[in-house]
Amino acid sequence: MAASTPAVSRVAPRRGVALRETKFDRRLAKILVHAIEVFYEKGYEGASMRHLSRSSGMSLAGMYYYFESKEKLLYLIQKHTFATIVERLRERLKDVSDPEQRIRVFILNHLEYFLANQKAMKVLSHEDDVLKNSYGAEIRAIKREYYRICVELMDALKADRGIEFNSRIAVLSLYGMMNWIYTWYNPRVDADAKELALQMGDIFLRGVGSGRYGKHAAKKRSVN
Amino acid sequence: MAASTPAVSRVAPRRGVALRETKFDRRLAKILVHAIEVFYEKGYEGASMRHLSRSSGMSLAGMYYYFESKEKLLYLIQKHTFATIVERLRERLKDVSDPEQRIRVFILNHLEYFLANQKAMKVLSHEDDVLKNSYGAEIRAIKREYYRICVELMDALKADRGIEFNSRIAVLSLYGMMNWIYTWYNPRVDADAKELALQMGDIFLRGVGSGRYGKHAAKKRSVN
Amino acid sequence: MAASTPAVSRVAPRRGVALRETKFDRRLAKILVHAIEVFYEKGYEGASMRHLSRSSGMSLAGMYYYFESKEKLLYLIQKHTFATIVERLRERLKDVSDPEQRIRVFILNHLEYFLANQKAMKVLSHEDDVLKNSYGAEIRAIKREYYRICVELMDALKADRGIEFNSRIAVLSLYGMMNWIYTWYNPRVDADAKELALQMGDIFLRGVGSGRYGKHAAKKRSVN
Amino acid sequence: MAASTPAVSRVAPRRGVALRETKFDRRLAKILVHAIEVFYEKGYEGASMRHLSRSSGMSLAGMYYYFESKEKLLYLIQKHTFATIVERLRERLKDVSDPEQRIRVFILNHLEYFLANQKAMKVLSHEDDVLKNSYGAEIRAIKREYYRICVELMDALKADRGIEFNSRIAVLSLYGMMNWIYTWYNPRVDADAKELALQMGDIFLRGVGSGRYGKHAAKKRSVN
DNA sequence: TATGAATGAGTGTTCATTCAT
DNA sequence: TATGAATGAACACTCATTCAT
Repeated sequence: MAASTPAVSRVAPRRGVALRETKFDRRLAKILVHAIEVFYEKGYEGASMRHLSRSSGMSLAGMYYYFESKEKLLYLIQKHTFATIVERLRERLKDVSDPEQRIRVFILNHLEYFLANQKAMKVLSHEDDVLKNSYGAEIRAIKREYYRICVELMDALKADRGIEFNSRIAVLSLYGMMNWIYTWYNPRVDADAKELALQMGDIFLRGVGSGRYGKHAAKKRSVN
Repeated sequence: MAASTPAVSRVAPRRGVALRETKFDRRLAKILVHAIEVFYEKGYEGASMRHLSRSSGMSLAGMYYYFESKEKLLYLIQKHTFATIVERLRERLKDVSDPEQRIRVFILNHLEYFLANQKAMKVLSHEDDVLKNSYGAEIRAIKREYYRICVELMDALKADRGIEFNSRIAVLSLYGMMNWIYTWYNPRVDADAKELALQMGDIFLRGVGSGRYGKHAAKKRSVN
Repeated sequence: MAASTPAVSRVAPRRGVALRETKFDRRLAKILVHAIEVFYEKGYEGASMRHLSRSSGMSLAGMYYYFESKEKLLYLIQKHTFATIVERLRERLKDVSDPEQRIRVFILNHLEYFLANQKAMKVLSHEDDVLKNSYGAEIRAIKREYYRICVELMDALKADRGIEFNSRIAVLSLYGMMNWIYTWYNPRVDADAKELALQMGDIFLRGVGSGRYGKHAAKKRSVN
Repeated sequence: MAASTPAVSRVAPRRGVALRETKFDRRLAKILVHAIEVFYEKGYEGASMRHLSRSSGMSLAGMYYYFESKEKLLYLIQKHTFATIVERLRERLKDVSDPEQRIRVFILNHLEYFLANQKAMKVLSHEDDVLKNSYGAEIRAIKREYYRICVELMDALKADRGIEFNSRIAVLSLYGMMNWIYTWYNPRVDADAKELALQMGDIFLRGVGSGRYGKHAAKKRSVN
């Protein structure tokens, strides 16, 4: 899948050649793909530059021609992954106006990308807080943006249905549901992204669905 | 809180009498508390024995009198944390028979423990797959057990209500919702465990709540 | 010579035992002696911790038990060397009151120590500006102190003889004369410290010696 | 100043005509100027080819078109600097015959060049012993030559005045005085080359000036 | 019961240099 | 005439762990 091959912005100054993908870019992308694999397997801290170098078939020193540091490597992966998911979401959201459908689009987009790029997504989710300084700030900015979009989706739903719930908790719960996947998803036993999106969408949308508690409204809700 | 102080099983042969908590146990527990702090802050791979020794005030070599390895340290933390949460769940479940209430108990138990032991719970969740071999096997066994309990709770609910949904997805989604909180929970802005359990319980229970889709049943559920 | 064996203050916290020189101190001193040798031979930048470790017979990692960094190693050497030379100077100056004799004492003290500890003195002189931050500040403080002492000696001489010359240039010229010897001194062809001190003392003292230019006063001094 | 721009002998085979300064030479000279700056700032060992390339704006690989190695670069700098100072000295010495004046010319020449090319002169003085093999041998040859000239100047002075002193110590002391400048000279507080040459010339010439010890001859010279 | 002393293997990163183009 | 791409060796330093005491 093309989108999972990071077409990262160059690390070293280059003389342009605008549209054509350069050899440098291709090599860099290849390394990133291997790095995702290794980070996925061992975690960021657990993965050494030597592991990364071995896995990508490039010399240890050679890596540094493409990346100035291990941190930058993670940053590039996270940035590309996150930016892509947001970009695609925006694209898909354009065509849909119904508030509930928009949330379903959000869920489907997230899960489809997640399952198609499971490893990168684990690296994004799991190494959430390792990037510091400016790299970290940039990633956190995208994260905030993604969060904002989802909160707006929630607010629209609330307005549309005339219901009330805590958007923050709702959004964060939804994220949890979806992001946790990387800990359990097994393509041989679990449904595909579409079906999963349907099920999680049902749970979530029905869950926040109305101010009343439906037919079980009378039930005791709290546990002493 | 007593339960959050790990009364870990001994590591080295002991000459002590059975029931009395020995000095060894107390020191060991103290080290574990500090280790949780450091693992929480730096992650398992990022935390070095030197960090752990510094933080607990014990000499580097001294640590090895209490633990045979860094891995064992993580194992002890995860084992104790997980075992405690399961133990408490069983306790609480004894008094409740209504299927929905039992699930609410499950959620409350999880969240209460999670928030009261946030750091340990992050260490449990985040370092999910670092333990290999027998240590890992043991932790995975508890995990399976915890999972089984929750699946049974779901099955009981389905039987009771005469509804149908995928228990696996439901359980795992619920886990995701709950475990994800270590990435976002902020005691200054977010509600306490009880309230959170209520809200997540609502979302989840209402979400899986009925075979029908309530008043919005006619809505298009799938996204192209 | 005892004084050339650095009895450095400990690097790691120790429980005192005040007066007795500990095993730690002895090992540390031994390493310092080897380090001086290597720094002398290769320069600070050119000497690697591997060289130092090889030369002292201690494992690379072992070195870091005694010193927290290569910089600290240099600092310890420079501090001890410089502090000792100043200390000895003060001692010797106590017994002498005649201004000229005091300068001769200064020169002799410097040269004697220089030749007895030629390698350490080269490391002190040649690696003058590599230490930054607090280490460097401390060394520079001692240097300023040493300089001050010498300036005072000059001022006393001027007052005593009723002559005038630029103390700064005089002191710095004298330093140059003396410190430069590490570039050329050859014990097989050059005189010992006492004789050298006599000769340099003559050149210097006679050189600044009187306001008049002696019998050659009429000579043209400047070069177009 | 033309003379401070190293018109170095070419490194690579040239097809060019003899007398005209080629583009190659000019580029090479430009690199040398930048290299002096970097060696001055970081020292030879501390300066990397990357630093040098960055500072001169030429690609890392490009440097090797002009220089076959980092060592050669230092050699070129030292050779040119040293050769120029000797050449100029010879020039100036031609017009002067009085022994004392000749020494004053020597001092002035040295100091003027030193201060006008302070950075290059530090690189010459400070990296005195890093060049090995044939490069080093060549530099050492010039050094010996320069030393010989100065010794001859001293011998002429001794013959002229009928005095006796150790020429070796005298020359080397004079060198020390002068070369040490790079460690302390501050153009904002210190006099210019002419004045400095006067003062150092006075100290030195008066210092070696006569077999007798002038009016203080009776003074005790040695320090026990 | 605990630690000072020590280490081999590994960390991320930079080095001077090469070579095809 | 110059450089992009690449590398083996080295860099300072930290790792988890051991063992005599």
